Amino acid sequence: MRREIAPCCQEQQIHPEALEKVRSLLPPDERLYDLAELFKIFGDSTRLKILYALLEGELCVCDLAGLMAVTQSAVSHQLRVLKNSKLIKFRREGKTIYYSLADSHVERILSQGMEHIEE
Amino acid sequence: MRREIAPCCQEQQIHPEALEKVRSLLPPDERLYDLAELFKIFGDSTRLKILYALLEGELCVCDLAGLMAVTQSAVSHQLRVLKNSKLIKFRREGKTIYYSLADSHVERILSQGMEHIEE
DNA sequence: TAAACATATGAATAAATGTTCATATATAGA
DNA sequence: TCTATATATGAACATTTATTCATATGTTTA
Repeated sequence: MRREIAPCCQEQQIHPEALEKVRSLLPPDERLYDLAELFKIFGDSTRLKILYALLEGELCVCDLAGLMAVTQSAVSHQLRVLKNSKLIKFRREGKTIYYSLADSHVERILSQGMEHIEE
Repeated sequence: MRREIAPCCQEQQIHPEALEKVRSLLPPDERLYDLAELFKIFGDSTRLKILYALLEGELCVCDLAGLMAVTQSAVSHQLRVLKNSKLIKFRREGKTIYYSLADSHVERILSQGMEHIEE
């Protein structure tokens, strides 16, 4: 039989005092958005593989393409994403372009993630 | 004018020795996939906001819905995602369900990400 | 300058994902 | 048992996103 449908949380907020405190400590929306954008970058196994590969040192696009099961084009597209987020940098040497990690944050973020998984 | 198109990396791999080393140190594909899944969770500002809110302590679904600009349904869906990834846990108290962070990894992953953004 | 190679990029496509709406389920109280 | 409230869930939809294909750009060497 049908039952009445109620909108949620009619009694105002259930814990207004907790909510007030949380609200005041929360990072601004814009910052949360940027942070989400950053983690989104790490949320793809192709990009993760590239980052892990670069932990050992610089590699060129062909090396990376040879390492992964995707086309050179796909690698190149993903390198651009990583470059735009300042997670990797590059240098040119003739026809070849060498990519490497931008800083040590990448390694630390990867490790924290791995730790969580490995339990 | 048209120029000939060449497939990439014809000369075998450019740096075979580097590639060999990288290949041997790379985490297995399955693990990279799992790690990507984890970071994917952090790659959404709604979920990030929930996680940051829970840093201060437990909150019920209505509290969280009140905090965000989305429906109770959306919050509930996201809570399930977070629950499935073992990032949050919950306890029931009558009609109300209180959610809280599962462990301290969440906080550390968030901090590492923030550090990168804040430069 | 023409050919060859390394890398980048635009368009198209398929798959994944977040939100809402409608409604189901669980619990408490009358 | 009936009603009200808190939370969960399935379906539909719109948006994002990763990949491939075709081709463009940049660099070296003949």
